[in-house]
Amino acid sequence: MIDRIELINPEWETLHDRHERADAAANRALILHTAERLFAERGVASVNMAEIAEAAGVGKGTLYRRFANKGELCLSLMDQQMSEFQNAMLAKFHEWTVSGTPYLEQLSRFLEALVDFTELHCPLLSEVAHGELIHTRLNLPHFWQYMTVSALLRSANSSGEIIDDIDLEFIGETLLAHLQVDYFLFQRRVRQYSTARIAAGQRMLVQLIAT
Amino acid sequence: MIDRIELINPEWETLHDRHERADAAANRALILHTAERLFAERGVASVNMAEIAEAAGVGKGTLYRRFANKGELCLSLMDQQMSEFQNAMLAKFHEWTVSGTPYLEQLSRFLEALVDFTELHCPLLSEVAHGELIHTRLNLPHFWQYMTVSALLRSANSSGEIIDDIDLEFIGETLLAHLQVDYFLFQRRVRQYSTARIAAGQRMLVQLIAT
DNA sequence: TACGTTAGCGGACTTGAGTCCGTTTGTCAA
DNA sequence: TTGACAAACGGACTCAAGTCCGCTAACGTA
Repeated sequence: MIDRIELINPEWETLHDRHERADAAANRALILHTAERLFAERGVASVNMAEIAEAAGVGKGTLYRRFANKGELCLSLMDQQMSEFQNAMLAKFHEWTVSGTPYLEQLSRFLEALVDFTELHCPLLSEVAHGELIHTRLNLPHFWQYMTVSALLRSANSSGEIIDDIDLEFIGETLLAHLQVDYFLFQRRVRQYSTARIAAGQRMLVQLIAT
Repeated sequence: MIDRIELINPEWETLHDRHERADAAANRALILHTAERLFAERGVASVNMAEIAEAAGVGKGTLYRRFANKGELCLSLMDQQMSEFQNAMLAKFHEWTVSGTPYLEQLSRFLEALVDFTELHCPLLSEVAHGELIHTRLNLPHFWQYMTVSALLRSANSSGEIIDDIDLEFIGETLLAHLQVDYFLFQRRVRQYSTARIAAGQRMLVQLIAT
């Protein structure tokens, strides 16, 4: 069930890449490298689209043809690391399932890894979230996170690990709510929660629905 | 304990109002009424600050002197209704406590009311959230919501209504996470949850920590 | 009532996002 | 190889947010 998640990213990828002209592909790579460099030098937030275009030596129109907004650009920059994370998690799920680790425990570990992932990619994720306008179209990072959480919850439920009368979908959203970048940053910066505390909180929530 | 929440708003209010010149006060009222009318006519999102200034017959500088951004203006527009809501809830808390309603039950009811409040004021709350940049400075609506939830949780805990080893602060944030406008809109519009389902979900979460 | 102080006023200006459209160029078929 | 045409390019342009600063007028004091 969980192995199907792997398909999500590639499908989305080909949607954009089908039949891209050579110069276009070259520009895409050029823009990505340039953006990565500028972001590393001066931080994601303080680099604007015009600068990226100029530094890459392309027009703004070209930049926007490749990436509809800064969020999409940032998403592309995270793409590889996101795939690696996904694959690493899938491998672990397999391993854990084989060794009989309960699904809820797998869920807790997944969420723990996700907290670190979110912490690491905060600036990029923030741009993604603001660019995609979360409630307008669906947000890719959140989508695969939800698919995973949802699958684990359903597996756990089928295995009798979860108490009765639980709205699993709602609980899935609850668990991920803490990882929405803006809310995550609020917890980290304003509330001053450590990542460990957030991860522990998630684990506590998961324990609450365990039989 | 809970009755102190009432103080939050007035304090914040006087911070701005101390010694406001008569023409300034008149402009403030004029701007608020104009904005309210334009918002009602064409929706909050599609009215911009320049239009509000023009319609009110004041310069942009004046508008921005009164309200640092659209969010602050929207917050002012909600101010009265927010106070009324707060006062109504405080009255109910008193009544419920007198009649022996458990604090956790009060919490569930509060959250249920909050779901409706959020639904009703979505457009304004959305502007407030985007204007205040949630993780930069603290967000007023969220602040008093958290104070209330937090107070109820602590009261419930003191009364032995809550199981041991719970991170109450974290749970408080969890409960409110679903009410962050952007996430709320995501649940409503993308996930298509009804307000009833969200309220039921909150109630379920609260039940999970009950003894 | 006259005056000086200082908050308030207004609109031109800056900044950044994102669009438009005339020009250029890669690609594929003949 | 050539040529037509769709795709890609680039930068000027639009639109909205938010700032700046010289001018105006309210208010408190004498």
